Amino acid sequence: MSPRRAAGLPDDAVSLRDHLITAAARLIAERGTAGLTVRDIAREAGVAYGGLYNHFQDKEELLALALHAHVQAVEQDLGAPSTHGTLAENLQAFVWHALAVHTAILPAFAGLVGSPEVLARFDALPNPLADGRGLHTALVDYLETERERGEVRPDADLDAVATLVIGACHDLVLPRMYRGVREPVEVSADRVAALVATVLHGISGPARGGSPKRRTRSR
Amino acid sequence: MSPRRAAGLPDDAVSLRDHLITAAARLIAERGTAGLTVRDIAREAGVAYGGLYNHFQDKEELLALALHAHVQAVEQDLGAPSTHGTLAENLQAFVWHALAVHTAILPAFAGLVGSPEVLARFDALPNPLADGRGLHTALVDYLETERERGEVRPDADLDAVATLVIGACHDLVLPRMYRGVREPVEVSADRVAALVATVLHGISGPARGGSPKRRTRSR
DNA sequence: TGTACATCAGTGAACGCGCGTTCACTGATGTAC
DNA sequence: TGTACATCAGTGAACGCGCGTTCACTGATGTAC
Repeated sequence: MSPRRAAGLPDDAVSLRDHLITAAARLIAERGTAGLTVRDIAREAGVAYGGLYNHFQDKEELLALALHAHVQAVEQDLGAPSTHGTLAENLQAFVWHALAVHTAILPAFAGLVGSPEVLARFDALPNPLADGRGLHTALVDYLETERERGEVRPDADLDAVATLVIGACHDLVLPRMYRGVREPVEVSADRVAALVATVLHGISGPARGGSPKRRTRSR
Repeated sequence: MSPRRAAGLPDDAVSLRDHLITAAARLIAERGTAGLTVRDIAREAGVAYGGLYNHFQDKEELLALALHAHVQAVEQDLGAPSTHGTLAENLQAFVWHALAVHTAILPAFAGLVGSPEVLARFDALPNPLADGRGLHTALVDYLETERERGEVRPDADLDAVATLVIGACHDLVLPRMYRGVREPVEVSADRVAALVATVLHGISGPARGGSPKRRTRSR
């Protein structure tokens, strides 16, 4: 059935196709997608680059699959954030989780802004995060359970909370990306706690509930 | 003094250098930085591409300056968000402002992930947003004035608020970028209001201030 | 079991292309007389 | 004022390079006898 085996293919590898996807995902994890070439991927896999086209229509198909594999690998390494503590503890755990996910994933996506074809193919694959739900929906679902327990106010807008919390993670990760820094994000536990506390308790005050008066135009 | 004038240089243009920066910034506004070539820029400026190197050390210097000009132009077009309404109104105005800024700016930065040299040169220039402060500091400064007025609780973490609010704007804009969509973000006024209301009043409840009990491990 | 052959995934030199950059040349302007 | 010349930014053909992709060739494996 198989007339020849790739020289660099490990004995435990099932197929060259999967081996190439794994190798590409590993490179994406290390360097992102920007400047990634088919020769780089083949070298990482220990395999000739021409054979790539026996298994993928083009580079873009391989990249989309490798991106998917990378995101899956990131989540597998991290595990799901805990939901067994208090609401505040669980939200903090979610923030740490989302920070790690975005740190690992953003450089991969950002490098593909000029290749909408890859992103479109990735979009056609199932969402690899949180059992296909994605982080946003996963957080909304969790908050729903907390609302049923009475820990969250009935009139709270859970979608807004998810946007704020996940967005904050983006905001903490993005500036590093702008500067090309690849070290892990350094965020203090105090800062994470402050984010969660702000979402939980708000900042309005001290005249809680009083109708704020529109001030006259200054300057 | 000037031995020859570029054929396509408009009569009102001060220098070819500025003309090239403006043309590049215009292209960045239209298509982002991904796939932008020196020939594209010269064509947009109506000028030969070789002369570019009489005015810039290399493509990267021109891109960094054009990126800066683009960000400045975006802010100039938008104007500063109003601070003359209520706290909630002003925060909503800020969200609209940040959404517009990020929509216009993110594709430009994302396309440069593979060119840290350009980002480093951009970083060396003064921050073009909010009089050199950047959006984050501008929001913190504004919240400081509201805290002095008593509209914001004394113990509020203003840095956390800014991270949440600006982050939410990132979160609303980023997914479009992932998919290569270039149309303006469509966010409803209700959604913006919900974001601001969440930050202002929090979601914890209804047992306000009660110590939440750690629940026993489920599942 | 041993041998000759057919198969087809693997291989990498080679191709075509577009990029950033160079550089010999052009020609409008300022200057000398 | 008119003319010859020097200057140097502007011009774009050409260069070198690296990319994605192709394709004639290789060679390990399965099969026929």
